[in-house]
Amino acid sequence: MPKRSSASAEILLGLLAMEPMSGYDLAQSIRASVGHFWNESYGQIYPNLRKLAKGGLVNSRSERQAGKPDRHVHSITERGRQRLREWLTVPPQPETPRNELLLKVFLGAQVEPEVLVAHVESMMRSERATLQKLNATAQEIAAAHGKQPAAPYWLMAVRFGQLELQAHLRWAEETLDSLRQIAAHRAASPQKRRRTHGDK
Amino acid sequence: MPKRSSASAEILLGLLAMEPMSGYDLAQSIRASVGHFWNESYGQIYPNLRKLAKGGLVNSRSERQAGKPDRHVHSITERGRQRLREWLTVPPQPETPRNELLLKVFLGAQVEPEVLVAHVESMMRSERATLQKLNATAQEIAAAHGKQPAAPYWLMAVRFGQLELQAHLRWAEETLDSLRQIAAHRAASPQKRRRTHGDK
DNA sequence: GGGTGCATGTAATGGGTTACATGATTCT
DNA sequence: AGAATCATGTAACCCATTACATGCACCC
Repeated sequence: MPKRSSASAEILLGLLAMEPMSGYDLAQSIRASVGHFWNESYGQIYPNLRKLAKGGLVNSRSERQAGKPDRHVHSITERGRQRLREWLTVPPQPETPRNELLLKVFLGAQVEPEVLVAHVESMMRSERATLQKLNATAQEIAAAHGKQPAAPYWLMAVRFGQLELQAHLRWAEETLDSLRQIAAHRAASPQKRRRTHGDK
Repeated sequence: MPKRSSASAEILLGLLAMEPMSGYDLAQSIRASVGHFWNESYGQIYPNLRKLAKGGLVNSRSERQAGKPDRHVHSITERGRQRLREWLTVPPQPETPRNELLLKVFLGAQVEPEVLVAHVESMMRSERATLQKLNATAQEIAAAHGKQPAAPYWLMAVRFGQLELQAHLRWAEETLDSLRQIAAHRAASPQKRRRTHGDK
């Protein structure tokens, strides 16, 4: 019994259900479409593609190309579509992803507040950037693919990212305020606190 | 060069910096304090504790107990504290956690909207429950540990979870609306769409 | 001449969960 | 009688990333 059914093969099926693609294309496509909540490495993609072919869930054909390696184009079979639908029906169970930043915040009393300030600021920057990308993606979906039946679903996924990132940014602002207060309080208080250890 | 420095050992150090504990205690403590964004299994805890002891970052002593296995109580050393502070200073790099529910939403056009409705609803239920737990935790920290210098940091970590969960719940409501509209539209439209395949 | 993109894949390595093994005590 | 709690740990397995290997074309 596998511990976690992993979904690495299933996302390939899912994308191939939209259009036939090569392994390389799949990697690109994943980064572009679901990159904000999912990633796959080649080390996962190629072996899984093999397994899918062996199981009859995709068909593969080779295209000769001058100067480049053969392109192996994979297309989903009817059995593949069925498998995909089955998988989509299985309720995803809630997981607890690990969050290293939060862990460092939780343990923050062990270091100067400035350390956490820097971490939170850099997190803000990177999340602002991805939020902007997401906004652009949303626009693009509406503009270029608005009529496709899958478009509403893509937008739901994007919307999730937008709301989550907004929440993170709000948290970051709040947290920076608190941290700066702590820092100011420390600077004002008489005791030296360079090394926290020893004060019980 | 390790691909991801993993932090499984560091969280142990971090908790042991608050008070000496056994491996069993650590597991409990992790669930209780940072369980909403971090988890560790025994298969991780015990071997790491060994490594920490070997590296001189914790000291371990055995306590005999009648009828139970010996309790191995670990306490952090000065070197351990230093290591912890170093690790806390390293900026956490942003990661993209995988989100199976979102993947299923993204691919949702392949199945009846009712399937996604069920998934989103069950996600709402579970997230509402953890939000309530978090609210309780926040209260408890303020009430019972309010004077501890680490309390503000604990509250920041909790706050993150609260804001994120609120965002998720807002998204879930929006999404349910959209899905129900799609479902209604489908029911009204004349074509049979049981099996989506074939309609390009 | 060197970087980037296209295009395939494998091997090594590591991180983590699950299942197993043991066993007394206490609660239901 | 049986389940849960205390308490330790190991082994098997799996999932995933990284690094490596190859090689042409195109652009700067």
